[in-house]
Amino acid sequence: MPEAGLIVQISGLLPALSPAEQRVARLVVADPADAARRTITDLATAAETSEATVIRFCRSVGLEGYPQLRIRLAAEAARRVEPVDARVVGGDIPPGADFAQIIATIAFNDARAVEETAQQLDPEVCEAVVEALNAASRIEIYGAGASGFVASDFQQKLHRIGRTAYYWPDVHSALTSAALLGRGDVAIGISHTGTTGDVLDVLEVARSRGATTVALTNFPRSPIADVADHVLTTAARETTYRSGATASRLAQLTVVDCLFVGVAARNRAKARKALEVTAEAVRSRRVTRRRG
Amino acid sequence: MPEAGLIVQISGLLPALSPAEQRVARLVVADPADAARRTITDLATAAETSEATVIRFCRSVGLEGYPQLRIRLAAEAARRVEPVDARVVGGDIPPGADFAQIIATIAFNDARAVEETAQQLDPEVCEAVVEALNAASRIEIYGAGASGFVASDFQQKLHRIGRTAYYWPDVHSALTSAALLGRGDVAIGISHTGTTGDVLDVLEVARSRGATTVALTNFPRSPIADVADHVLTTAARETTYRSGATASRLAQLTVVDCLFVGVAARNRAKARKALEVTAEAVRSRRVTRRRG
DNA sequence: CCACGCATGAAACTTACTTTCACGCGCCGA
DNA sequence: TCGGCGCGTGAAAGTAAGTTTCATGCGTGG
Repeated sequence: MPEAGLIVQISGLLPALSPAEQRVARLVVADPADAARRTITDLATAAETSEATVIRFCRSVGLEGYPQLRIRLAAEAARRVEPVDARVVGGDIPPGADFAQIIATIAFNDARAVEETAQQLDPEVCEAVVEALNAASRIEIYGAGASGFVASDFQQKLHRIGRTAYYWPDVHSALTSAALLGRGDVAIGISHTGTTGDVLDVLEVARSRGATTVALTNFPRSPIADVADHVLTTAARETTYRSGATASRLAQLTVVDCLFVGVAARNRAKARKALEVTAEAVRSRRVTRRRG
Repeated sequence: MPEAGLIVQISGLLPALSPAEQRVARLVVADPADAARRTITDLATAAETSEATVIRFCRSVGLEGYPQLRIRLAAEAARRVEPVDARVVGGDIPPGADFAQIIATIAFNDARAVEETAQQLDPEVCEAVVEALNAASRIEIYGAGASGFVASDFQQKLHRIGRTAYYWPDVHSALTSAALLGRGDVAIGISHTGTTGDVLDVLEVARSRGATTVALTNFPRSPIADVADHVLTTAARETTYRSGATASRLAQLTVVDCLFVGVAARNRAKARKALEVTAEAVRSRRVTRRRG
């Protein structure tokens, strides 16, 4: 399990690192294979810092020392070659890209985000969250902007299998509702950056009421972690141009889905029944053949 | 060229090596990953020889020194590991599944849906749609239930880069608005099954007004195709249990993202500017450090 | 039986990595 | 505004890893 996604892990930790360490991190992420070839002095020079900082960086990402970093980087770099045409991959969309390229690039990034998220997702934390969700008499989910879609999606899913779940698009309603939570209830905050003030506020209120708080973010060391009992992380390295952060959204949805399945699995019969009933409810709105 | 098959090369050279070097070689070939983890002294001891011999071995196989060997070994070892555990994959979640299994299964399905969608997505249709979107003075997007999230997401994206786009959660508003479309405008209907009555109705109205209609569905031969000028398909094979159809949602989002990038790419400067402006607008809501 | 060459490990040496420590900068409280 | 406190940082000292050198010993051919 400590094998998974070092590069991804580094990108996630990046904002939490000190400036000098960030310079090192960026070099490493930009070209892992190259970094693996360099000696510590060499890398330090390239990052315009001292060897000491490079070692600190290694420790920051949970490694013993520099040789370990080199080896892990070499391994990762080797793994990540192949499937797709590397020219397009792992970066911004080049200006002259034709549509086939665009599709390949986006799909690659998206699929990667999903896979890497799964790799680094901690099953034990998931289990704890599912446990809490199962025990909760009320579940509240918060998310602003793009993360709001995910929050809403989760709410809908839980509702469909008969759990009491709310999503409040608006901060004031959210705060009011959070204030009414109690011990045993669960509040989930979704924020890609982990710095969305509104979401933090709501989680804080929920926590003060004794509710179990859960954060879903790309950056495990961001402020949202401080107000959460459980932190679940996604692993999306967004490219600059890709506005809406679709990759991160997909990663979030994947995590939400895992939680959902976990909850549903606790009571398969009941959940299955509920799903069938709700599916039946919309069936009348389906058309089976073309109309005149 | 010198990259390929170090292990293989070593096995080939093995008979030509001196006895002590052969002991080293055998250890290395037997478990490259393990060897990569060892220090030179460590490996020498394991091979019952001296460090000097290990170095000689490195030179014998054409490498500069021991660190290079370690790195190459780590890279090779990584390459030969199978990506995913195939046992869990490709089906419903088994009843006794533990969380790691659940995660692996879901992520695999999700990633697969994204990749396969990309594979079968027709770049020419995409291009045509993008063309239409660019030319449109107004864009309307429809989707019910889960597909509504995707529709809403698309609307938000287009809006962010300054295109006039609407999403109507409610059928009546949608019908009214569709009736006001004209030639050159674009109406997009999103429906996983392709049988969602409401969405069909709206597309039909839009089409009758002369608007270009686009369908996004998993089933190219479903009723929605009959009311659409362009059909874009996702490729999600849902497993039965997986309610909310997350995989299909991810596939839809991926397609939407491709279209979005296509539209944005037509006018990079303007789009980038718009994205920056909108990002700036929410910046004040970000917190950078933990609060008391 | 000696001499030569080759494989080998011990030890010297060099380089790479790691730790320690002190400086300086920014932030908080007075 | 000032003092001090803590953190990030690099210089330098210290340690460990890797590399070279060299002497030994063994086998082989003269």
